[in-house]
Amino acid sequence: MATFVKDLYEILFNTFGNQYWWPVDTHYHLKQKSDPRFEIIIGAILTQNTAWTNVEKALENLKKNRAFTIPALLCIQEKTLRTLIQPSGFFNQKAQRLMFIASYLQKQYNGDLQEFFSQDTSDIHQELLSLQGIGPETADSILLYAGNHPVFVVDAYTKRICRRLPLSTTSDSYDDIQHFFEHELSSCIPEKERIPTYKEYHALLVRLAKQNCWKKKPSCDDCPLCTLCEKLL
DNA sequence: ACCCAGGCGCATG
DNA sequence: CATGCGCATGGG
Repeated sequence: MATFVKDLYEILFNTFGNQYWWPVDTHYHLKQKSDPRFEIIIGAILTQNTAWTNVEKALENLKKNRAFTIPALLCIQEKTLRTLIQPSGFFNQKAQRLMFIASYLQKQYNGDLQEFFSQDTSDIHQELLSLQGIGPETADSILLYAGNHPVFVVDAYTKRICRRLPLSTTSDSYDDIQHFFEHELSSCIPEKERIPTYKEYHALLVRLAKQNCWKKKPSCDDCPLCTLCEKLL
């Protein structure tokens, strides 16, 4: 069992390759003198139960209107923000929540994300959870992809996949699944690889969930992943 | 016309 | 604790 989680990662990576999640336009942020980490925070909120293609449209609108910074969100009209992020759905609550998070970070950290993310991982986690509109997955996504903290992100896909894989030791709860992956991986990957592996692993699980042979049938005959699972069942 | 997406908060039993 | 519902858009 200990190596299965690692084997699965290898198979997924060899099958699907790098997923390039959350690519941020560094050039844009340099030019705008803005913090790419804030763009990831915005993206994490906007993508809640929403297709990423829709989020991209919203992000493009924000980019064109230079609304990727905390100061920009502090002075924007809520009505304007709603219009900009409209393609990502749930725009009323999302607009409100984005503005609140911007004002929170401004008040508590003077808008300094470096300072915010330099705190202890579990402290940041609790702090994020206390904000309206940020639940366990969004909090961990922000921690991992924006703050480079070592937390394994669990989403609906991850749970669904866990139910189908021979991972009977885990319950269905977020914390148990997260702990399972973190614990299994800790024994077989070097410390330095943890964060990049967590980032890629989560993206690969999402990629897997979209694979047809996983959606339709219990398993197919020819893909390497199903072959691995058959062997273990 | 339906179903779903890189969830969350709140109201019930 | 756990289930159900509203939130809203765009693509299959």
